[in-house]
Amino acid sequence: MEPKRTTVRDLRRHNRSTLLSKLFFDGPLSRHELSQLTGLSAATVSNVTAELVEDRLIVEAGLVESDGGRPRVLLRVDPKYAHVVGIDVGETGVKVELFDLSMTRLAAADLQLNSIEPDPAEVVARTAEGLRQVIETADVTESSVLGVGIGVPGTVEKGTRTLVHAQTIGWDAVPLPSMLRDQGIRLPLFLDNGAKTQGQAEMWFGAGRGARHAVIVLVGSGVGAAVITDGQTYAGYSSSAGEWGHTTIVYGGRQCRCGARGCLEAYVGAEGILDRYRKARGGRGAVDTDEQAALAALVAAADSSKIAAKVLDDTAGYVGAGIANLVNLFNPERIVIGGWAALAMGGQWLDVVKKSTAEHALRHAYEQTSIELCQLGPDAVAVGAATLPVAALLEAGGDPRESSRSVA
Amino acid sequence: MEPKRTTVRDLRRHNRSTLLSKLFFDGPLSRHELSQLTGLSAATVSNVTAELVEDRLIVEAGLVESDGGRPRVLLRVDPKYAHVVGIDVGETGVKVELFDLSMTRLAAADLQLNSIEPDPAEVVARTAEGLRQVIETADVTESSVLGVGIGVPGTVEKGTRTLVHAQTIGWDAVPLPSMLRDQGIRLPLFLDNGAKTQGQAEMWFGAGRGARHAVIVLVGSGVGAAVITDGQTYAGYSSSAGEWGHTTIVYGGRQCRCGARGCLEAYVGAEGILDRYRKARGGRGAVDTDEQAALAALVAAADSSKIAAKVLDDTAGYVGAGIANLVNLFNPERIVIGGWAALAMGGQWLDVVKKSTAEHALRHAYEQTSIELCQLGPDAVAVGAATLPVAALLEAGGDPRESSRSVA
DNA sequence: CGACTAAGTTAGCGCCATAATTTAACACCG
DNA sequence: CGGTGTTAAATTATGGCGCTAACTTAGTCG
Repeated sequence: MEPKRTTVRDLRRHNRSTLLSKLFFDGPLSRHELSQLTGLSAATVSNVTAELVEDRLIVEAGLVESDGGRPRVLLRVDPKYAHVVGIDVGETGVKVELFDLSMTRLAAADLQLNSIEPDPAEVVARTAEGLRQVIETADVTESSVLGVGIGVPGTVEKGTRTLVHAQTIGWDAVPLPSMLRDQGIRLPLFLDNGAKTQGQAEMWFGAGRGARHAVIVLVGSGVGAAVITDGQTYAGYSSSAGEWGHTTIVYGGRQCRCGARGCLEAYVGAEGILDRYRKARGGRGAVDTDEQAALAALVAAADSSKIAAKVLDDTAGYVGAGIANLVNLFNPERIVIGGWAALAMGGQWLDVVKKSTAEHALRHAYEQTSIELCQLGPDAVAVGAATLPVAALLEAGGDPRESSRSVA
Repeated sequence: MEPKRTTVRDLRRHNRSTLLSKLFFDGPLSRHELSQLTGLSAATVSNVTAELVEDRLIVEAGLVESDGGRPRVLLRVDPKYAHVVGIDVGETGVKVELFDLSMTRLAAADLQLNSIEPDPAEVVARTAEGLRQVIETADVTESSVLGVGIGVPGTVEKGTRTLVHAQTIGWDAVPLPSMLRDQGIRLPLFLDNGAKTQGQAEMWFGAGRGARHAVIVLVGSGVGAAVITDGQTYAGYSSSAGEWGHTTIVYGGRQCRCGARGCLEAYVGAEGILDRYRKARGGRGAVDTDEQAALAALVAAADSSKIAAKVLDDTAGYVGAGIANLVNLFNPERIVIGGWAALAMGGQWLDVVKKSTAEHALRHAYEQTSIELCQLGPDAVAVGAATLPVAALLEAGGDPRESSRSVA
């Protein structure tokens, strides 16, 4: 019940954070522009930017000529100030990428997992291995790495020990961070759900830019969503909000792998789509081993096969109804659709989804919402994970590691 | 894109707000307790409270003897500092209530609406009438009324003109506040959706106390919800978030009055329940005119009639699945169930709802959530509406009307 | 080459929170 | 019955921060 801090010179930190964030997102800016954009006085901007320059967080980036008057000096975040690592822990492999502060990728490593149901110990070993690889490849010192963001399948519970729960792959309370510590990793770690990191990436660099209320939905093998409320990824009470895939869309309907009936994922997850296709063709044939190839075949067949076309149309109908639920509950200004299955089904499929959404959502809320495809590729989870330490930097208005501050 | 203010001496206001809120919610407190609870220094507490006392917002409320030491002086918000009015605009009538700052009801007025589909002009006339009545009955001056909160059916769009949209009763962009101004009402007006004001009331004084992430669901003639995220009622991009009643629960299912198919409301709204009961009995009988009486009869029949019992059980199943969707998406720490229909179906019906929720929600999120019945009666909408001006007072740390401040 | 214009910096001021100190009230103990 | 210890409130001293306003710098145009 003590919601707010004691607010003393945290005010200064807040202003540092505001300016730093503005520079990070809106490219090089002059002090004058910063003053106008943030509402801070010119004096304060000068004062704070001087401090940021001294801390090497930002650097001057050239002049802009003016039509009379002193030319403005542009400032920007120094890409070389630090590096960040983003890791995508998937069900089949671990992807590790290293970026500078302008989010330019300097190195990447892709490590396969042997087991089908990923074993935590194996994941940890591969992660540590990949981490060492990218640091070596990019030839950076470990101390220059601000932090390591990790997107994991399942929900992340933050407490005294950070635990990962992933009901569908059999992870129950896996203490991933402390396991990585045991492997000799000393860098600051930032964990979050993979769908949420991907959503974060779309919000910062993709189709979500500029929106304050958005939902990024992901349709792939699993079905999930990242909800952004007021510019922040919404986590809920125990960080497991946004489990869109397991909301009930057909009461009493198909059995889902989570144990319930009628979940959205049971209909529009890749497995659900393929299974409905199989049943529509009379139930012959084995379960597909390569979902992506099988779905591509289904999409290709839709041109000639009425059955395949109907399966895709039904899928769009379900997805649209599911999105309508999000529209009614969250009233976002934007919905971004991602995930490999959604991308595979393509643009005109999206039109059917939109139509179904319009039919199922309340008119007022629907009219406020735009529905778009995601803009980022398969690296989005890793990129989004890498934004986690950057977000911490921006929020603190400087490197959280150093607390001693020298004033200009 | 300029999210934060210029933050100068707004810091002072913030501290005033913190202290005032603490005193409002947690009863009489000594300065020392305030210091501990808020984290502010004793000096600051003394300083700020002196100001608040001078502004007549708070008063001393007796001493508490101590076991050695100076006795602590208790402070509390002065209930007589100002009054607030809460208005519940329903589909059948307008309820107006006047409170002091301790939320003690001083006067109430209940005005019926003649038309079935409430005409905005009639609503405005009755509202103005009721407002004058309660001010006269309670014998308070108009200038002592801090503001008037109004809970309306439908969504409230805040812009240059505040507009009310209520698709189900045919209101489209009704400018209720300016219509009230035309009736000579000069008091500050605060509009919000009735479900949200009721939710606010439960959060402040009912089953939601202490929770930061909660959903208050309402099952009555209509079905709605108020979502509280991080202590704040979540509004979304255009204030129409939380439309739980029109989320799809049975894809392709029953026709709903909103035009879509398979909405939750079509199954568990009073009309939906009664219609399912009618169909289960063979479709005989006319549509009920008094829903509340008809539902009471259905509940009474459930003891002897298997058909009636099944209708109630099915209802609990649908509601449970709907709540599970909320649990999966919002991950709240508490769900509060209200609305006259839910109350009519009673406590053991709630157990069936919980069972269904457990079956449909993900285990981790479900375990973090408690499900409870609401604690407030039929006045909750009006009480919640009255909290709106109070919330404005608390947030501003003082009367927003007076800006000139004198320091002690 | 000097006046004009715009960007950025320096100086002065007020405000606010913290920490240390003082004042106040009461209980216990000898 | 007065001294001493304890606890709480009030007061004073100190330092930080951001705003306003004046000033300096650096170009361009006539």
